[in-house]
Amino acid sequence: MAIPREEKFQRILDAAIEAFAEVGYYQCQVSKIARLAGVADGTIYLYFKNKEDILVRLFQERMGDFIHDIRTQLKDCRSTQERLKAIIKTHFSYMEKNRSLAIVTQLELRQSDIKIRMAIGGPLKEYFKLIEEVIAEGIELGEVVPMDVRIARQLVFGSLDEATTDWIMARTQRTLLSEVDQMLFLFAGALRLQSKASGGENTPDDAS
Amino acid sequence: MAIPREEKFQRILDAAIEAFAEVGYYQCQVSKIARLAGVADGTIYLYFKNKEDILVRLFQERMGDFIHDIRTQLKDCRSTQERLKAIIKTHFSYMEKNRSLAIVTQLELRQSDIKIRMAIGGPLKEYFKLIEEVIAEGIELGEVVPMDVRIARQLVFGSLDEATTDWIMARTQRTLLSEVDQMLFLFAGALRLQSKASGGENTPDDAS
Amino acid sequence: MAIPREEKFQRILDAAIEAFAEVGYYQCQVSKIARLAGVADGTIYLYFKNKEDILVRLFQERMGDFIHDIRTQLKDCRSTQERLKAIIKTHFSYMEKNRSLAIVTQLELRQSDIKIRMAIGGPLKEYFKLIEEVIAEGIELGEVVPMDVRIARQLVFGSLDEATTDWIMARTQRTLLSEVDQMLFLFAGALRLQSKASGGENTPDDAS
Amino acid sequence: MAIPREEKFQRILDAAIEAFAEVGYYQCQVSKIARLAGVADGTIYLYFKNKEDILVRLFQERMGDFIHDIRTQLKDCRSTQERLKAIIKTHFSYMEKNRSLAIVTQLELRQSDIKIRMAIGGPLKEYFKLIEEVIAEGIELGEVVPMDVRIARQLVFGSLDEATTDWIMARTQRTLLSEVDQMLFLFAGALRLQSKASGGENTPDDAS
DNA sequence: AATGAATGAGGGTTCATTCAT
DNA sequence: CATGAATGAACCCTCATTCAT
Repeated sequence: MAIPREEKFQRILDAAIEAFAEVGYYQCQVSKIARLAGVADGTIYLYFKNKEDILVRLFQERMGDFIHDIRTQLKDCRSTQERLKAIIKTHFSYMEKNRSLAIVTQLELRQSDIKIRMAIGGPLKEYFKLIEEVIAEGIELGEVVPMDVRIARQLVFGSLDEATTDWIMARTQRTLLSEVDQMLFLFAGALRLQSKASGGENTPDDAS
Repeated sequence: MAIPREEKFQRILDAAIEAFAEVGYYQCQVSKIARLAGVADGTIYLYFKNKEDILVRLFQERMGDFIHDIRTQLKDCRSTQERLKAIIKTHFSYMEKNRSLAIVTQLELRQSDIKIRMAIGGPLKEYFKLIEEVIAEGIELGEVVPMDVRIARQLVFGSLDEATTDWIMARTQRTLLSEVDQMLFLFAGALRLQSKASGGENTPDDAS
Repeated sequence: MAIPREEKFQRILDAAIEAFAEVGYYQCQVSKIARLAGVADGTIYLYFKNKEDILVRLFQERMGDFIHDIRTQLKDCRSTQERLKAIIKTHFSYMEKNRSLAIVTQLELRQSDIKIRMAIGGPLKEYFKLIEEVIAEGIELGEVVPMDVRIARQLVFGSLDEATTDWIMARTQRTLLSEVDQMLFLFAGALRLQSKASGGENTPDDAS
Repeated sequence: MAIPREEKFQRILDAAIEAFAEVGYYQCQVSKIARLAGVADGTIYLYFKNKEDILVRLFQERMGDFIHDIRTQLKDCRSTQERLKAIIKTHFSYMEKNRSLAIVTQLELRQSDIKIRMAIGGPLKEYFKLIEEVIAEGIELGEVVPMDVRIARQLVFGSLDEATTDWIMARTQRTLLSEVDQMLFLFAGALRLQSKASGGENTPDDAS
């Protein structure tokens, strides 16, 4: 019985993630992806237009999942604090579960190559919009002090992103998830978060 | 009169920054750098061991300047708030004055290529240390709530870095420097900054 | 029907022999070999590690054949005189049949490049050993006056080699094989060869 | 006081011999010769037309000396045996005294590069002619059995040449000169040398 | 005459992509 | 669909030669 088309497509994507994570997009040879995927070099081109297409589809597929995950988590949240925590937790747990993908994200997200950025830009902007919506909603609800949502989003995303990069570079056993509460504490302070329920001050220890 | 050796070295570095910024390190041809620098291809190799050496020396030279600039600015600061503001201002103004270098930084800083990271890592770690020192000193002075300085540094650096990336990507006329006060306001909140002098609450508008 | 892998390997080797013979190893471009072999430049590298590997394998393959040929001829010889004649004949006829290879041999055999000499040295030493064995056996059999076999080998190999070089340089129609008997006459004299059967004196004309 | 022009010319030639001997003509960089000669790269071109010219002039100068040396030695010889011995001794002692030049000779003498061969060919042919003259004279004098002088010369030169190559490759302390008598013994046998004075048989031990 | 920084053509090698099987 | 041998354009780097000083 032949492997279904979809499965082989995913196998190649997974192989590409591993390969890109290890040596970066430009340094990675198509034949390496083929080897990791257990297919012939030529087979790659039955599923992808060219090397760049692999990277593009990779982001579309996997970032799409990620955004979808977060949106799902956000549905059950009742306050900005809960929503921020959901974002941090999902971001960190996703990166932790997909370390190689995380590496590729941190790496290639920055590519200045126009064509590549265009392709990656979509899902990322979607994520930015999501974060900004949460902040804007917080302001509307009076839970967040009025401020420039773009700059606030830069702080939120930049911090999560940098924490992830740090974690990748460190190569230690330290988990990202262990930092959720501390990151939330910082965000809460930055946004002057007022929990409607408690109204109390946030401290590093009661942030959960 | 011949161009002094040092000047030609700098000319090549500047050309490399432009070239790397435009297409990225791996996509950039040595001949492109030579053309931009107004020298022959072979001349490059009188000043640099190889292509990689250009990137490495570039970071060593220019990041060194950057760190030195910040340290100089910090000397005149009398509070953590002033120190944070100095970091933000210097970071933003340096990136704004060296847009191409900023692009290269955002781009290649993430490279997973071991050799490249080793070379870049030094100056960057120096910067991280500097930020962490400011935060730690703030805690000692009682101006910052006790917290994990590493995570706080991730927030500070990550936010500055993301703001810079955003600015690069936007390609608008908007200046980075116009965001200094708003970024400082966010940092002040995240760190629960207590200005010894006023002791009052920080607001988006009085952050200057 | 595709050309078998082995055949293409040999086609490239043959092309390399022609190319090296014409301009020498260092002056020869890989693309020239490719053109002569009727393959693309890159194809060379599917069969050989690099340019040097072509030269090395060339000697291993073809010198191996040569040594094997001589050993085969020696089996049917019943006297030192016959053995010497077999060596001269096989040496000359092989070089004559493989003029280009002969040129490469005369040329690159002398290379001082360590790596190349290491590769070529093997088969050549094998040939030296073979000649010395024949002389040593002749001494044991009482057919050759006791002497330093190394120096005698230098005379035998040196003379054959020089005759070959002469023939290559001359570019005339004169054949090498026509000199077999005269060369044998000289060797016989140098070694004071005693033909057990006749015991008579050798002359230039009865050397056959 | 400036170094006289002629001396600097010789310094460069000597440096070239060392350099060519070490890595071969094509592998040798002009800058290496300049360094060894203690002059600037550009200075080379004040004395030589180009790199090839260095090699050509080198052979013309030094081989000329060599031939001249041998001709001088031959003047005092009274028999073919003495003349052969003079050739062997002078050849070996010259190579031993000029090991690097010997290496270059063994190496580049074989170059098939037309232009180079043309230049080197002259002095070498002169040497061949000299050897052939000695043999022809020996035949005329009745000291050498009538034979093809070209082939006899191939044996003489080939043996000397191979002995030299062997010595170069061996890199041992063994001297070439220690082999003079044994080589003469072999030549005497090959040529059926009849010493008019003694008329006796030559043996390995009385060859002096 | 001497220098040595600068030049730029040239070549070995890689690797994304194709296509005959 | 799948293969993987073959392709050949592209690129980093070397080094013989030049020339302004």
